[in-house]
Amino acid sequence: MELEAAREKFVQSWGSLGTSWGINRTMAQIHSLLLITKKPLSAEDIMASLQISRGNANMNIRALIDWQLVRRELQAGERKEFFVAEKDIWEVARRVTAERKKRELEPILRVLEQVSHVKGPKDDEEIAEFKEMISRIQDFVGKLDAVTEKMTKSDRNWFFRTVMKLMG
Amino acid sequence: MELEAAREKFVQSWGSLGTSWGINRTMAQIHSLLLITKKPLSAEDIMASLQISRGNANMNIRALIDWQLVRRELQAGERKEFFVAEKDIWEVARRVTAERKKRELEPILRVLEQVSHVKGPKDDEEIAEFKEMISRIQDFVGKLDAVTEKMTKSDRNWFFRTVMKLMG
DNA sequence: AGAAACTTTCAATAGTTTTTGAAAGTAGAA
DNA sequence: TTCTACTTTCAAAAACTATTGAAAGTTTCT
Repeated sequence: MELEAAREKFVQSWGSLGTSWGINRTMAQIHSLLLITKKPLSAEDIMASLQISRGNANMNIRALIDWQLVRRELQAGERKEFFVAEKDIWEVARRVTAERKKRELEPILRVLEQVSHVKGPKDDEEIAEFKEMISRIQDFVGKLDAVTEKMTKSDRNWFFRTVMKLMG
Repeated sequence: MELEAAREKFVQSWGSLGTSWGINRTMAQIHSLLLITKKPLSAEDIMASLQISRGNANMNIRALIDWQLVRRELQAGERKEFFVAEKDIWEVARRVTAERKKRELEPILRVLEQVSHVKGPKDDEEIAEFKEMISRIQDFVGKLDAVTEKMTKSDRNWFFRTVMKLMG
């Protein structure tokens, strides 16, 4: 495979992977384009390379900056902004995890906490069963939340050591 | 909060959480309804409870069966089918992980493998950089894949011991 | 201040995914 | 075999999400 074809293929595939990760297609494509491009790209470069509109490019670049997966970089003597991706894949994973923890785990934990306080007669079978189920889910999601919290606070060595232990 | 309100709230929230997990809203709602309902429910029961059409119910119940999160259960003397959810939340996590590994990690690994064989002059800087990046991503996704593989093959004790170690 | 070089916004449009419900299919009972 | 009680399918509609591009906004330079 030629370099251009390989880049194209990677960008497209990373784009569809993103879709399953709460990251939209364009956002993931911009990210992957920046991942495999050493030098900073301008909005124009990205628009041309991915054949997307200015508005779309702008919106998704900002989303990537929001997720801390991309940062602005100014070039001496240039007025426009350039963008570079976080290249350390462990950092990328960490930031995606942090963002998803905030957007998904934390809200569901709040709901679980609320519904666990369901009121009613003490001897009601149904209430007891409901509480039991909610409490098991709370326990599980809570553990997941604690692990992701730990991960977002640790360095890459912790991660690799951990993975090695798990696989061993 | 009253039991009915709590159930409703849980079903709605689990529904929106599902959306971020490759599970559509209705599918996640049916799953959560079955999770908090001890007795098997028929398609009619599910339709009435979630106010959805027959087609929608049928389609998503089948998807849940496909993911092995729900199973059919026949009731003596009844001609229609009833459904119950897998109630062990660790099993649920394991099955969702197995399904996502298959749908997301495996395809991207295949693409990474392909694009890593990019051809061109040995001393081309760009090719070397591209290969380096792809290889780092391959390494990372490969580790993730190995961990999820291990998880889907292990029992719940492995999981809880592991989580405890990670959090400790 | 005014012009040029950019970036951001947003209403309209396009594209995708989900949902509906009526019709077709299937299987048990009589 | 025919009736009946169900399940499945699928084309059309609705709902949702992403994209465009022109206009408005901002910043920098002279």
